[in-house]
Amino acid sequence: MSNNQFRKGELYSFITGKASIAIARRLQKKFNTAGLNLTIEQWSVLYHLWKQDGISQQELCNATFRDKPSITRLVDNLEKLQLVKRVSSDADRRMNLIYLTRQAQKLQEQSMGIAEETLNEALEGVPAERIEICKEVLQIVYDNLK
Amino acid sequence: MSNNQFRKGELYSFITGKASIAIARRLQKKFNTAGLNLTIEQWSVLYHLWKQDGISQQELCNATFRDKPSITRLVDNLEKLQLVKRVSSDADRRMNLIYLTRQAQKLQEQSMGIAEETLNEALEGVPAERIEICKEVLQIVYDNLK
DNA sequence: TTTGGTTAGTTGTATAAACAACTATATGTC
DNA sequence: GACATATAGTTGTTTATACAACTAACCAAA
Repeated sequence: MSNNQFRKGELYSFITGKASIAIARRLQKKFNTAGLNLTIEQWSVLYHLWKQDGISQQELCNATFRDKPSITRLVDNLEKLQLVKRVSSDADRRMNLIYLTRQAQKLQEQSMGIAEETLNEALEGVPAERIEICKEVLQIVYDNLK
Repeated sequence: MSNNQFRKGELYSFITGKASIAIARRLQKKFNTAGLNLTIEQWSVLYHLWKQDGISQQELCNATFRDKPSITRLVDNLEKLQLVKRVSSDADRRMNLIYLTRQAQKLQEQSMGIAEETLNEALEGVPAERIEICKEVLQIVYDNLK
């Protein structure tokens, strides 16, 4: 069954992820305004470390859907900002375990608050059950393609 | 009304646009496999020129949600690939009008077919009315933030 | 213990995005 | 017409992504 649900302009929006780009831009602006010297991509790495500290770069790749070079460089930059530290694993010396610094721990609450605020602005006026359906559809899309 | 519809992991997916990244990657792979030497970003510019040829770089900015430097460089690269030509406007000599070459015109049918195919794969198993709701929610998100 | 394959991470290169600063042209007002 | 201001596009810089090629460490089988 081919489902040609998309008129041309809508096809374009879906492929380009217009909505998520708008969310990311708004979040970045809020970070800047708040004086958080952090890119969204860097934040997304910290996000997973706040959930579980001391995971490997490979685990960060899986969690953030990025390839290894991308994580290498994001960790490079986070290290320069003194927000994380690479510690090579005793158990497997190929692995780097990535640990948050004190400074990064302090950023969690504020930045997560800003992220929630941004999502609330994005979804203002959308009934909960429609948000739920949207989330489910996007999850299926991801599962279909992964 | 604050709508905290998001458990943490879902917040992350929404912000990062996991689904649209997956769509873009799949589309890029299909382009590569088909021997189309084209990035998704370049395709997105051609997309608007296929709808209307000879528009200005500024109009391309508005259509693609990119800033002026981004379009300058995308047009640079498309010109190197001999897919578009800059023609400075007679009416307003500040403006470049961007025209498709023969070669670019030939790419329309094939690449649009691949894009539709990709979306059909992405949305496989999702009922039409749920797709409709999802599109509407994403449009509201965009309108809320723009 | 050696060999061969796998996994973790890095480096090189090309493309792209965001922001700031810039040039050139146009336009509206006096 | 001259000046201030706005608009179209370019260039420089930093950050990020994707892919390929690479090194180092691990592991399993002979």
